[in-house]
Amino acid sequence: MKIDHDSPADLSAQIASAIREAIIEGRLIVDERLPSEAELAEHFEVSRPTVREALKRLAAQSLIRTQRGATGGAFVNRLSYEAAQTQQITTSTLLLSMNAVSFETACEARFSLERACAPLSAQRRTADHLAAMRAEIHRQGQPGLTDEAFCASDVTFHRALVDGARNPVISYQLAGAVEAMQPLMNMITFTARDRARIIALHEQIADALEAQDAEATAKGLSALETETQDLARDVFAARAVKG
Amino acid sequence: MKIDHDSPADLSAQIASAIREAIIEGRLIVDERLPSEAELAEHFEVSRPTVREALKRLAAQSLIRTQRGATGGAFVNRLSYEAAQTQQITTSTLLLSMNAVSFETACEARFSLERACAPLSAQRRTADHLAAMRAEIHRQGQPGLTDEAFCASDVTFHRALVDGARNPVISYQLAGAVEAMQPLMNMITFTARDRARIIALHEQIADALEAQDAEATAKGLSALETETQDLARDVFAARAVKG
DNA sequence: GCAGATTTAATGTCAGACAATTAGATTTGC
DNA sequence: GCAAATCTAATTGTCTGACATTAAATCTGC
Repeated sequence: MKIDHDSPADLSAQIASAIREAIIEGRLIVDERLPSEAELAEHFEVSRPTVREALKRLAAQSLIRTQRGATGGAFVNRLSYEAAQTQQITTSTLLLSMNAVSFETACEARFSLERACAPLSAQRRTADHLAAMRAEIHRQGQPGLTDEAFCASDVTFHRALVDGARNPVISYQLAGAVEAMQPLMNMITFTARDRARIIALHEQIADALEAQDAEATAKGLSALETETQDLARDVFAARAVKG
Repeated sequence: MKIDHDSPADLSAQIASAIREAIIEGRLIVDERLPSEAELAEHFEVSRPTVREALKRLAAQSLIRTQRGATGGAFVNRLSYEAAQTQQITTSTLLLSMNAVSFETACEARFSLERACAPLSAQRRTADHLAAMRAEIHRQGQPGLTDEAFCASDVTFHRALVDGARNPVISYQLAGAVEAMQPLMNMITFTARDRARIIALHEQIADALEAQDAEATAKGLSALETETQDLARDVFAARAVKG
């Protein structure tokens, strides 16, 4: 593992890449302890602060964790589904907001991918998943619920649907698609009538899952997509008129 | 934007979080220049190395970039689809390898999500997407192709299929699911007969897309999933017997 | 033996310095 | 006057050396 001191690239970036490669290729395994900062500094022939910057880069990606104390040091992290999801949600959210992705495009992506879960979720969902969905439907019907809370409940409902597929890889991949929509949804004001229509479709979807009817689930999701797209179109059109 | 000097958490982690929040909430916008390291150090009442560690954390997530020189500094990055995809592929790959995700689970996730693209891709794919897929099919038929190259070509084929949906959000979300399978596929040895069957299914899928037949595309993908799962089962069973 | 004090090895933080880079201002040559 | 060369200032990149903090291991007294 060597770096190029004459390269124009930052030494800390090079060191981070070298260690990252070692982790990805399995030369460093989970829970293995890296050499101490002083030893790494000596190995790469750089100062300790430079090594530290490299380690912080890796820590930001959850590739390593550090512990202080006598037996401390930097250890290769087991990348958990939870940590990966958190990162993915942050990245997806930023990607959508910074690239001015249209509501239409994001919505299409989200519902397309969610429909992919319908067959699995209809087959495998547990009573717990159904109960979680019913609970969110109930919450969504509460009067006085803010638009933001309504959207948050919507996200929870859909994540329960996705988790119903009981495939952690799918749950991970879809976390970004579902959660990143929330800021976009938050731009919409929901009238009581809008909410009623959405809740009715949520009920339809929950019923279909309870009956383990994959086709009806997919249909419900498609209807919800159409409803959401129409709603957004109206809201944005009204806003454009107002100025 | 303040931090807690008495918190047990690293100061550099706190500073990174504070700036990250500011970016996510839009208080710092794309291409905006952050204060210089010296100014940040003064503001947060920490030393420059500590600020630098925080900035390197953000740089590792592609949230900022730094420039040297008179008008240099740290700038908020526009998170590009490309950078986001690269990160997602790294994370997905590590997630699968470190958590010993079964071939079955990963394969199910990948094909479920890919089937979600079938309707859109059948409708919108361009001649370019078809050409890319045909080219990969041709490559896959070449004698003397290593297993690794065969798998890489497989990934390219499927990414062309996904890109055919012409929805960048979908392409981004699925990049991880498709690419992260490659290391798992690389564990399989493909006989000539295996390859022939896979190529035939690829042709079937390409034909369906050319005919803009969504249902046939989905069917082709399902058949390919079954084929892949069977193949993997055989390989792993044979390996288990051998020891 | 065991509780508490001590040692030790590691990360976390700091201060100050110098090197390298780059844009812009200034000077110089004609 | 204008273009090229030079200087200047601002900023990041890196280094050195030190001290603070943490936590496990070891020693000590009883």
